[in-house]
Amino acid sequence: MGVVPPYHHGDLRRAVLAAAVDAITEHGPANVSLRDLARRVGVSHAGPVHHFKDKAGLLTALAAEGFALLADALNATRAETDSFVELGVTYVRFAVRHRAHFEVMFRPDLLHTDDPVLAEARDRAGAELAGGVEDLGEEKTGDQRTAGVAAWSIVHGFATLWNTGNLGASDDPEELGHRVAAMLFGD
Amino acid sequence: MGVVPPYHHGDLRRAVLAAAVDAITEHGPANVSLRDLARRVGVSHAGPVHHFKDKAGLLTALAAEGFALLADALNATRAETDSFVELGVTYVRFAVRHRAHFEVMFRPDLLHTDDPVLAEARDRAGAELAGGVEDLGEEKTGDQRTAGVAAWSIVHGFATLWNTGNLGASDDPEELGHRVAAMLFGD
DNA sequence: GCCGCAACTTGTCACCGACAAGATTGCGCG
DNA sequence: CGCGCAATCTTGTCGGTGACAAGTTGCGGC
Repeated sequence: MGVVPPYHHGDLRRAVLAAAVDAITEHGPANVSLRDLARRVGVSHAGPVHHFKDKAGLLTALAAEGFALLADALNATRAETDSFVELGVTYVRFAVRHRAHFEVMFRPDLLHTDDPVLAEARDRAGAELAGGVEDLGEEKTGDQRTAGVAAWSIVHGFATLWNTGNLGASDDPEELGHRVAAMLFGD
Repeated sequence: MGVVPPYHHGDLRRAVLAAAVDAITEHGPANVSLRDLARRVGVSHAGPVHHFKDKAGLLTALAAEGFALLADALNATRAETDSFVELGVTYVRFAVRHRAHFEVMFRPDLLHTDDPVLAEARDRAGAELAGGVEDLGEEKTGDQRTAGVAAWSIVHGFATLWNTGNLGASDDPEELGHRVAAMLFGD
């Protein structure tokens, strides 16, 4: 009885990623150490290295996981509405709820930016976003590429500013995010 | 002849800040070490500490310098035009040209966020931005606060995405930034 | 001209990332 | 059933780093 720790820890990779999420949420991505994660998970200091090769490797895996989650979330809301504003709210919601992932996804100096798994997930999220703009229709957007960049910019900027504490903590981010996104194309 | 290094290095503080800009531009803010900066400047490993107390202290000083530069730039363009789009382009231009400063200004995990010098510079930049939105007039913006957040979001998001390499390197950032900013309120 | 004090140096400690080499165990294959 | 192999994890170590403590140097004010 009682779960005997499945030897070799069983699922170290997952455990370390989860610990990294906690650590980043607490102290920010700059102040995470592999050794601390190993301690949190109850494993020797070199344990995590075997799964991620590198500190950057760990963060790259986290970032890829983040882009995959984001792509799924965007895809899901596109399935239930064609409102661009809702898509923007989904982006903001992701950034706020998965703050640790989000903070690592746009830090090339912390990642192996050419990792193929990362690239695949990133492209998938990008495609969902681009598809959402396409659905808006050209009469509302003018040039599609510019509109896509503008859309991404406004939701990304809002999410970043919110997460860095630059918008005050008083409001509900999703509600304010909704109003902000609505200013771009109307709703 | 030749300038004999003014003893005690003369102006270590400035020199270290300049070296930090170079180092961050080269390797990103995550991979900067005080000891490397000391070496670049030709000073013992503990030299910089005396001026900044901390690694975070150094980056805080850099961030404050960045906000001051940004506030000045915004102020200058507000003096010569009342176009909101131009103000946005100034924001983008600052982020691209002073990339090292910009990358550090929105990373609370690297800074002493309560530093009074930092706070003062940040507030000054914020006020310039808010003033620019105010100049737009209420009939164009609707709610001023929402409009201000939207304006900040779109230019900040664009600058961030550009600097992180997410928009492709093909275009001219100021030109594309202009078109993006123009989508918010028209020009 | 000397003295106090700020600017810098030297030395040290704990921690970290990376690497190498060894131990443990589950699993495939016979 | 059991043997050996490979993946997983551990132990040990190295150079580099941030923080701190204690000295040294020389500028500026009296």
